Amino acid sequence: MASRAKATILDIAREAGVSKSTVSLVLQGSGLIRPETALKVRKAIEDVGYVYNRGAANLRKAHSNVIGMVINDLTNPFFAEMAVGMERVFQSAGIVPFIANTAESPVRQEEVLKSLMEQGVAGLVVSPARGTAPGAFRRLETAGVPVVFVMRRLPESRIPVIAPDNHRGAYLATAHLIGKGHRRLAFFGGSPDLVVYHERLGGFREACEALGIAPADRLVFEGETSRKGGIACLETALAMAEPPTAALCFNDAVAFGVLLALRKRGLEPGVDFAVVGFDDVAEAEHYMPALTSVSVNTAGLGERAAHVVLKMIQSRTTRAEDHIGAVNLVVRESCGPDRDGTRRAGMGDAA
Amino acid sequence: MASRAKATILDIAREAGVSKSTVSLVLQGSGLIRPETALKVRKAIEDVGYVYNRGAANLRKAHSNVIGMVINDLTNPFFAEMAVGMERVFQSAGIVPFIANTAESPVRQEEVLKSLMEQGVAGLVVSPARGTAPGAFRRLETAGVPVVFVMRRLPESRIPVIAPDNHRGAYLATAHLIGKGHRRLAFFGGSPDLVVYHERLGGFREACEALGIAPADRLVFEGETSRKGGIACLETALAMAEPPTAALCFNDAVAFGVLLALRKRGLEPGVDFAVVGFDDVAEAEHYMPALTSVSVNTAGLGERAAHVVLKMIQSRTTRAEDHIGAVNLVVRESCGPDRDGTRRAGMGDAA
DNA sequence: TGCCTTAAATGGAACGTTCCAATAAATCAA
DNA sequence: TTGATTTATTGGAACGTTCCATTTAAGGCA
Repeated sequence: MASRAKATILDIAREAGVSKSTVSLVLQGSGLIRPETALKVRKAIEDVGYVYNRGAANLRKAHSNVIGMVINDLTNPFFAEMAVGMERVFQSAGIVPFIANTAESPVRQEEVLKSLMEQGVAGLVVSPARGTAPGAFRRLETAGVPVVFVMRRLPESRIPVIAPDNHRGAYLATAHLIGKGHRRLAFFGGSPDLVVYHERLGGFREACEALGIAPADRLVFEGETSRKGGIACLETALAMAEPPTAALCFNDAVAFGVLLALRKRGLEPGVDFAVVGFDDVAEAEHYMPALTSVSVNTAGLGERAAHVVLKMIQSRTTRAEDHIGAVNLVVRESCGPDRDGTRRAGMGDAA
Repeated sequence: MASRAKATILDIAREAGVSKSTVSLVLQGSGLIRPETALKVRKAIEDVGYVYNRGAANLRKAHSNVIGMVINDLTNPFFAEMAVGMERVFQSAGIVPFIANTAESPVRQEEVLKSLMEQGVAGLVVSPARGTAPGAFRRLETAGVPVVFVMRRLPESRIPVIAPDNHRGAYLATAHLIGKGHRRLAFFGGSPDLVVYHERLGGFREACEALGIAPADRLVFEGETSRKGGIACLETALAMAEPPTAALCFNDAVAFGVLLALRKRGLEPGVDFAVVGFDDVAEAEHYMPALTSVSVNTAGLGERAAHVVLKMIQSRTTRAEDHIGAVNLVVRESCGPDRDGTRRAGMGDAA
């Protein structure tokens, strides 16, 4: 069905009674063509149902204008928000980025990167999968493809990074908890294979140190960075002889899990146990109770990353400066209503 | 920095002391090559850091093995889940799909489709943007590119559709509400520019009809298909002289909004007002209260769609059968605990 | 009129692959 | 040995663009 053997630039040249070069010029919007000729050509394009073959074009000009966004987990609203931020700027630059999901698998990531390279991408914004090997991006580097990391970084790598100030965010959040009168604190979720983990945990520790929390009163529970992980962390924490009374969570997903688990145990979040999240995803504001969280300006960082890669492509360099985004703590309900050392007794501890 | 002027098949042919044809054969895993030769070639590839140019290859063989997934809203966890389902099957077919987001904008969608065509996609799975014009996919059709719609359909189109049985889902949910003793029902959220809306609303109406709810007692409130939309619907519904006591929501996002708004008003979801969602996103199970919702097997439909497009590509056809997926109601807490006509009075109507 | 300049359009080579037809080498049958 | 067959390898044309160097057409000026 439909016109077989897809039309080429030559077909439309014949149709319009001009040369293929003229058609090419029109396609590129060159001003050298007489307007009426251009019109004639455009009409022919329409009539024939011609579709431009970017592969053939790239063969000649090696200037692909395809940009890839490699995301570690599209299911996670946090990364989805970030992706949308990036898209916004690519769109206004007239570029359609291709998104690929690695589902947190380094193997899958390798496939994805390979495919993207074969496609001839002009640049890449990557949020690397957990457990990415140090050399995973060497291919890209030697090929001279601009790459920027966003949100996550690799242990040792020269690739520019756009990320929030995790250390400071964790510090702020921890200080808030301590200010609320908590003296035995936990850090919930995450694991050391993520650089971000060390940064956030570092901020937590430094705040404890600075504000007089004894090392024995800083509890860290590794776990999945998901709701499930949060539930698990809370369970094991509360099973301790002397459980913590508050937790800074690795991210909001963990925090939501904690909130859930508290409810399930008949405990009142914010009253019986304070929790603060990290990332401030859209849902945090609408949760019950609304989650106190460290806002990192997710979409903004995405936009920034997109801008950086665009600039790198334009100036044909593979280097750029890191960017550490400002963070701030947005206080909602999950750490209790007031800050007067005497924590309210829950109004009945039944559900 | 690094090896300039990227290597081609010829460079590696020279390096390995064979002809370009041999290299090409190796690249394609042809069995015609002596194993030792193949090895030599592969080593050269590694040494030189060669990257395959798929564009050049497609020029000759027109067999792109690129598949696109065009999603209307990646921020929506529902569509993200679906996308992940599709990815799973593409991955196991050795294909890296490119995902593109249209952000529910027909204009953006057009750009995306154009770009994908230029890239020479072999096939497309599309969840069309709301308000897509009837002719938006003509280009693809005349080009003979296999396309399948997933979740959403266009008013009149020959493109195969993979979607849940919306009508039946809505019927089931409505019947459940009526079984719980509700006699004045609302349908919350959505708008008529979506075919899905008509299907779900149709199921709602049919159930009301069949189970003896008078037309005057069926209230429909259009609104955004988001949390915000749900909040708005509830507000205007409760402002009525004789408000409904239960609502079927267009999707889970709307339902979450309703739950939220109820809480904010000091009403107990499930007790003072029953709500059932649609789609059964992962979060429904973990919400407070857990949301009763129509499960559509999101990821499964995604997988199905992926399979269909794969088969279409393989058999070079542009037609396939529609597939209507089974649905079922999963009952949780948001419609109250028991079904004995006498609805429990809330235990105190304060929050 | 003839010459110069500018504007518009064009032919051809090149890009990196695939695939066909052809060759070369090795094996086999007689 | 010769011819046929099989196994490995190879050169060349083609794919649909871009871009450079040219050509052609149209004015402008003396």
